[in-house]
Amino acid sequence: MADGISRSGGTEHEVLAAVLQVRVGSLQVLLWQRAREPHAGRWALPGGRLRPTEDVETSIRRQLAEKVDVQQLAHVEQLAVFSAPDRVPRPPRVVATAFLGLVPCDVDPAVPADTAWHQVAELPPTAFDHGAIVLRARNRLRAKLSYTNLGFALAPRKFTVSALRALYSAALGYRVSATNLQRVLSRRGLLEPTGHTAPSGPSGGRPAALFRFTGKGLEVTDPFAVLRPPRAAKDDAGE
Amino acid sequence: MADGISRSGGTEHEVLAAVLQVRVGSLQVLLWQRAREPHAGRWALPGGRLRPTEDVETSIRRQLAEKVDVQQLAHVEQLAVFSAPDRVPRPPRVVATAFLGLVPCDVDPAVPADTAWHQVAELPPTAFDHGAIVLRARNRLRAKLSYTNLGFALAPRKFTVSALRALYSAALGYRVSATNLQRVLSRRGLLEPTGHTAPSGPSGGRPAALFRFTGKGLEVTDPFAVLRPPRAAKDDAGE
DNA sequence: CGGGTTTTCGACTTAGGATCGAAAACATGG
DNA sequence: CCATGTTTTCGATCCTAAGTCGAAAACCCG
Repeated sequence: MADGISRSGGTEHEVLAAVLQVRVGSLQVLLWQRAREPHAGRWALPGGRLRPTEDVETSIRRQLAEKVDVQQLAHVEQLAVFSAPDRVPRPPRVVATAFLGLVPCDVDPAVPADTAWHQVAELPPTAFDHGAIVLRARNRLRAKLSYTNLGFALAPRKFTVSALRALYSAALGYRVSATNLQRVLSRRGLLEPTGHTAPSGPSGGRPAALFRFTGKGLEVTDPFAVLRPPRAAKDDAGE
Repeated sequence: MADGISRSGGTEHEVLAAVLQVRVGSLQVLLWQRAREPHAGRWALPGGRLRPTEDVETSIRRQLAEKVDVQQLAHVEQLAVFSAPDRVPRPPRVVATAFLGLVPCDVDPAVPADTAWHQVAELPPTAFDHGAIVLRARNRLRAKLSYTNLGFALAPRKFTVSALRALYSAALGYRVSATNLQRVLSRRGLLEPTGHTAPSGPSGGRPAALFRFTGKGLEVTDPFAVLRPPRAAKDDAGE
């Protein structure tokens, strides 16, 4: 049976990350343009091969911090394994562990010359199966925005409700009501007023109050009822 | 940068599955007892090494169908990658893609002599990191029972509401109300009466109506509101 | 046919999301 | 300095859906 201890070889393992950020009102992903074959000229996700002494989480963080200057990732989580035998054209066969990474919208990390942000809704030609990975990342983000407080990873430390509304709208792809957003997040105990206000815009208007997310880690905000243990129990739930 | 095309070697890839089933009122997992070192005598998850021509989904299905007789899996999904460098004691290093498998409670697949079901709540000594994988699988199941119709994978094709209640209770680990369960699932359009009734038990009582799950695939049943696109949009959402 | 048992269904309560509109707070121009 | 326009904020209301309870229905048995 499964022994987990023997030799076959021929299978490489790489880690990839779809790093998402809301920029100028749209959800974008960090891609770099391949110079060499295969798929020269196409756009690929940052990442690289797994080293013998690191686990996949450590590896993707190293690759992102090292090759692309992205220290300020607010969140990183496993997405899925992509393992179609022909996902890279030539041998050796490469299995990829894909990650979702999120960057707050108030930073603009320096990136190498071959690297750029692209709208998720309008991807350039992508290398290998990276296009599919980006879509999976977007879907995961959208789902989790609804039932977790993952939004904190897209927002600056302090923000106005309307700025947050713009973030959610961009990530989700449809309009959201600022009123409702604030009330929902507040009642879940995720939103907290800082007491300060932002300067009002060039066309006047009431100055907006600044909020921050409360440090609640990454909790599932009450998935459903069906049967709720009176008021307790909440393991990782995770992905 | 990440090329995904070059050689390093030394990293194996295996697939593992935590196959869960509700048996005699408790959530159990399929394990086999290792005969050889390392970890001889401890209990391990079914699985094995990834072959060069198959993806991980294909591989885990093959291994389960081949080595342990489990054709009737109602559901299989990726769980996570486990990649701690020392997760298996001796080199070569082995990265594992773990799966969650679900078996309806009305079947009792034949298993080899070294294989048995164990209560998830009371695991025997497990090999490698397999204990942690089982817990992750249980948590994933619990979370998804709330906001998807994953319950269908634990239930027989036809069932009574009280049987379904027992299933949910066992899987979730706390009592659930039959009344509410039926109403919630019905309103979500997941439950459908067959028109038939089950024979009443030995102590009498009103005969229970038989239900079945409607074939709605594996949908996320309205995660949250925050902002709902009027009534549409629902990609994979996935994990 | 009455007592015990289990299921089923309706009614009510409670919680939380969706919507709307008025009031508050600021800037600008006359 | 006031009227106007703009943006945010907050309360009030509506509505959907989950949580709870209890009575009625449907069966068995003696």
